[in-house]
Amino acid sequence: MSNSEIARVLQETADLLELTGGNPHRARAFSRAARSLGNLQDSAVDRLGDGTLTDVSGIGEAMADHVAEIAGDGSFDLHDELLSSVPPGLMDVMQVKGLGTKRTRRLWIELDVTSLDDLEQAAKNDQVTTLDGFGAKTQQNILENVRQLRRYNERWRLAEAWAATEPFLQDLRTEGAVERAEFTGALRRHRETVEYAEVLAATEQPNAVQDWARARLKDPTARNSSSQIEGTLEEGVPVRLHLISPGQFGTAWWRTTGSPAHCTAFEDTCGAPAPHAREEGVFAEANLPVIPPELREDRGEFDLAGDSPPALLTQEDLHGCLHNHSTYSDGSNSLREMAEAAQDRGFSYFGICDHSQSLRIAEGLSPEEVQRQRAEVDRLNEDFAEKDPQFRVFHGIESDILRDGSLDYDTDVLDTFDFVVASIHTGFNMTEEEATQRLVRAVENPYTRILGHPTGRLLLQREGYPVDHARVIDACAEHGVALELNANPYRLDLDWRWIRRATSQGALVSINPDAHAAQKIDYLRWGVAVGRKGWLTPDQCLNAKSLEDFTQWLDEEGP
DNA sequence: GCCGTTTTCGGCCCGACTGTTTTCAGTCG
Repeated sequence: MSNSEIARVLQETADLLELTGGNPHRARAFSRAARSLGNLQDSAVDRLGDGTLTDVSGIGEAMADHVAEIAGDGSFDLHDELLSSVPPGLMDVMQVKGLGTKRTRRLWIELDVTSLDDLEQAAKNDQVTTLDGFGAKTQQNILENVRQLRRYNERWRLAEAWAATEPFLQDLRTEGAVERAEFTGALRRHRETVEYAEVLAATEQPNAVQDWARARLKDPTARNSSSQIEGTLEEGVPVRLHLISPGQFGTAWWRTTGSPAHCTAFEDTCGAPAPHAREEGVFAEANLPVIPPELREDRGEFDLAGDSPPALLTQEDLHGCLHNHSTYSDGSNSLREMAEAAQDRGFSYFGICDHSQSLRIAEGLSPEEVQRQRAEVDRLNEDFAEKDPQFRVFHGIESDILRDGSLDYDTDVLDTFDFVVASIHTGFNMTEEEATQRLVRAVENPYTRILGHPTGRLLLQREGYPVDHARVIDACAEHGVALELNANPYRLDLDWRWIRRATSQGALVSINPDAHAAQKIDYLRWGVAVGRKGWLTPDQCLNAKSLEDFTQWLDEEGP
């Protein structure tokens, strides 16, 4: 059982304790343990084995026992007891933005709200405002946020859908009746969120594959006679499996990959493609270069005509890994561990960008801590210079952009960093004009080198602040500031739809993992996936620069 | 339930923001 699965049970226990009126400090202990486990490098189960789990901060003897029990059978006594004492739908109610454990509990006890449907009905019937402390505005927000939650619940983040579907695809490939199987649909196009996963399999025996899928999926349903079967993976991700004879695989792969807009535009000019075994045949027949699947959105990919498509960025093109956190702020690995993890992955430079002083919750660095960290970066670089002169650590900071658009340190502190990533973390409730001005002012600051997660969105969790992307991008281009494409699968922000605007203006895009733990450096994969979707090429990507070129970029464009 | 200690209990991340109040509770990051 993975750390994150164990952490989920512990976090749910924390919520249940508060919902049922338990000791809030005890609840927080569960919450803290869950977070510790989520960020833990090595396997909690392994640590149970060698008795070192209690060395992890926030995990004592009792918590370690709970973890052992969860690792064994997926849950533990306290969790089961609490879960059976609340209505099953109540956990959904608590997912509504603005409803924490306290308000959810009152809605449950005082209005008998036990599901999203109940909540929506109570708000529509004007019952919510009858509770002390709940006004008209709160009731209105509840209605809107229930609708938003329902929309979110219908979709899956790219990385989650991919991870859930991959084992299914691997197993499918080992099936005797299957000649070939591939991802297709929105997943293959690297959409940031998808409604369902799609897989295409080539087979001469569709019925045998259907039987296999029926046994493998929850709630399987056949569609279009025997050419499609739908069902749900264990993780809850809906999957649609298309079956096609090997001779027609290529054309079917093209069509199921979509997007519908791409296929329609294709057929309007080139006609419907004949059956092909290989997808290349579809494009050859139309005298088109093979258009990479990520680009098939009818957003200019046909303008390529006879030209070969752009050589899109690959993970191998990345030489640097900028914007990472350490235990100096809210990361879970030391600066040295983080740098070494980057080195192990073959990067030639690493940027440490812990949080700045005003972000207290994330233990943002005081000017004194900045100085201390600078000294450690210098020591690390001396060490690396001996062992691996081709590797270097850069001292950066993720500086908060304050409400007025200024950065979070005086210039004498800002002067000591190798580079500054400027990001907004507070005060999201802005008009588009306010947000845009705040960002543009930060971009105009000569110390800013990268604009961090430009909209602050969390996919399927929170809309970002509204931003006039064009103005912000143009300001970045003008001031030599790179735009971050934050590779955290919950962010993928800059949105891919704006990447071509940025690159066409000459602004660089920096694909940053925003890693709060060593293994999360691997988030870069999703940043690359979405960067490709925005037509990003290596020369347009800041951290695809060599160590030498990156150093030069810092020197040339710096304050 | 964890942790640290002036060590076996007492306190527990902290400030901003929102919507409700009329001084604050709840939520969020």
